[in-house]
Amino acid sequence: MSPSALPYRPHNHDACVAQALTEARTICQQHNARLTPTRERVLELIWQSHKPLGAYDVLAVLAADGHNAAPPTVYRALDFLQQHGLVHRIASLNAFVGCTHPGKNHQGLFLICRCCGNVLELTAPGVSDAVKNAAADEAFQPDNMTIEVSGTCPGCASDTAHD
Amino acid sequence: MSPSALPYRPHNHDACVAQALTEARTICQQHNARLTPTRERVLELIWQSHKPLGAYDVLAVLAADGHNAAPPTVYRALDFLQQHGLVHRIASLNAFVGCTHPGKNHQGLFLICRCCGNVLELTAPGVSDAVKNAAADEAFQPDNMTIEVSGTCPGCASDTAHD
DNA sequence: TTGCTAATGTTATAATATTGCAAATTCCAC
DNA sequence: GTGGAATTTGCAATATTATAACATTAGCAA
Repeated sequence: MSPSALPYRPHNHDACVAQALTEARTICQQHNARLTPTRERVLELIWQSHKPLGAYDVLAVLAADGHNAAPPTVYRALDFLQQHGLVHRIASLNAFVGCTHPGKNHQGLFLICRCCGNVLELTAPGVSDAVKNAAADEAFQPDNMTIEVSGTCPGCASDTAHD
Repeated sequence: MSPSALPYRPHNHDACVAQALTEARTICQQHNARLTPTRERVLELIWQSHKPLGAYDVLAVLAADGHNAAPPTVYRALDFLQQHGLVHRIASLNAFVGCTHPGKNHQGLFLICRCCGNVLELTAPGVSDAVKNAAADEAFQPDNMTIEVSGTCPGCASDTAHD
């Protein structure tokens, strides 16, 4: 079997976060958008792991930071980050993950592990094309697609196999 | 262009509802499950149109019926109906639609019109296969997939074209 | 400075969903 | 039909997720 994809594999996660922040700065500059301290902090928190984080989890950390934030603060930051393609909302979990392909124009497909909670974002052209075809068959003009698959990741599958 | 799919086309919707209820009774019998009056009424309400209905919308109608229901009543009925494949939850809308292919084992794809709100459920083998392949490439074992496409349905597209 | 726009703070509340326990109903073996 | 188990429902409280509305502040250009 090929090596597991990033979230399922031990890795220096600080590097993930650092890279995400660097890319975010670049992208915001290109978009003439302001990556303010709050927005940057929220992005950093979302990137704490490859598990989706709820808006109220973010809020709790901000509170622990000493930042006296209310829900709109978090939702606004998340909206901003989504608009610039830096985070994705996982509709089936009401939670947010860092985008692993920021910048590229894409409609992601998310593989969500029921067991460990990690999410792997894929760019799956075959899937988007199949969806576009299905929509076209119905003369439907797609403009946004939510594709979320829950199941068991390779790591968790091999763990339970040992039991 | 081929005739529009059901939700987008004028039709005798009472027949949709009646058929859905009949099929539901059959399926519940086969499953040895009890389609109680509340459950049946909720299913009927969900089928009032091809637009997804929120749990609290259902609740409001039950209240208007004189049924003194609380949220758990509705959520329990909806859970039951989902378990038996009679309704689907649309994650991106937090709402529910009647299943148009009950009985068949399927993972639907939903085309959600932003304009009229109607939802068309498709069984798109090409899409599920593409998703399965993408998952398999990552050694991920899918067990449930959420595929929701929002956009413009043929009816709404031709309406706005006339403006 | 002044004035404009974008961003944030603040309070309140809306919308969606679940928990836990008690009461009633239904099913089924006897 | 009767008793007991299992399922379903009623009900109160509360948890979780998200937005509205309006005041304030920060950034920046003329």
